[in-house]
Amino acid sequence: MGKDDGQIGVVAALVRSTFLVNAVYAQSGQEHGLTSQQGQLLCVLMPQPYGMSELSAMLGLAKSSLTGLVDRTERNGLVRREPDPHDSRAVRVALTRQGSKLAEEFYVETCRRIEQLPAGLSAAERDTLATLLGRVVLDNKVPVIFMELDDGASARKH
Amino acid sequence: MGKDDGQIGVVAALVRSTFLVNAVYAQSGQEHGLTSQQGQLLCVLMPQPYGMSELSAMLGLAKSSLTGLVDRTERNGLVRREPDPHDSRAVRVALTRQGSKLAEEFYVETCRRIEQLPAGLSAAERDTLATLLGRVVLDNKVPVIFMELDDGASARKH
DNA sequence: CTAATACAGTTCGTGGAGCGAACTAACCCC
DNA sequence: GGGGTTAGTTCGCTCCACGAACTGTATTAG
Repeated sequence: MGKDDGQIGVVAALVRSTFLVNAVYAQSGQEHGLTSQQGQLLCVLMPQPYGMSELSAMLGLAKSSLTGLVDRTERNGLVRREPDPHDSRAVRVALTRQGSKLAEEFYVETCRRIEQLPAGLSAAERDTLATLLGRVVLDNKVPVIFMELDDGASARKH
Repeated sequence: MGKDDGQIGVVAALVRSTFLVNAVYAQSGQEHGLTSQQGQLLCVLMPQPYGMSELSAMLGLAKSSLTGLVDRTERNGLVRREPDPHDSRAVRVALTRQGSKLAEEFYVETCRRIEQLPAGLSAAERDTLATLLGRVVLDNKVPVIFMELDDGASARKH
């Protein structure tokens, strides 16, 4: 494992950057009155509504966990359960007007802060970082979740 | 933000790698019968015992949160509260024999898995990644916590 | 040397989060 | 139309995190 110069190891770098991003997420959420889970839920819903099962797969949660999360978020007026027109068992969780607004703000602000993290790197270095880290996440097929909003996300369908 | 080619953005890369590492942490912990918080506590204690206040600063938790975490971990037989010889208000939280063993196993296994994540990169690329990410965490002075075991620790063997 | 203050930890009450097991209701389809 | 699947919820539990209030020791001021 290459790190004989004073440099930090890749494991430590990953672990600590994780810490960093977690903290940003939590704090940004907090400032918007959101837990990071609720913030995540809002972000996932930004492009379109989803069913509970879809959400639970996307977020990596048990369905019973999701019920609670949606309950709490709904209680805060940020999402709404709508009946699915094609399946009366199912439910579509959608952002309310307020939720939509808050999601946008939270998303923008959180991105801004995360983008700030590598501010000490040159544009080229940030690009390299994005490429390498991007390959890591692709190689490990991250559940495809989370802030998928980079764009290509919309094409995802059940 | 440079991402006009098909490449993922640096924000998305960071966010998703965070997801990845979180998952590794949680799963590795789970397989050792640990929550990630308890796993983290054990790791922090590997080099030496600490007082509650020190721990709460290192882990970024309120003191009252730490009491509970240590309680639960102690109940599992992994740590022990010892009186501080120099301050009878204070307490030193130390690993038990069992906790020490488990911490080592958890630590090694978790590192192994995290090290696995960038397996698709060449050695040189991993090194670059470590350098760039290392600068990011240094620039943002990560609370200096977490798996602190890397500092001198690369070749560390207690 | 006492009195005020600061500090170390705990307790208590609250709420979010996550899980599995058991359940209801709708769907599918043969 | 009956059996198996699927969508979601409910229930009971544990963990986690917080702030406020508290106990008791240390420290420092006067």
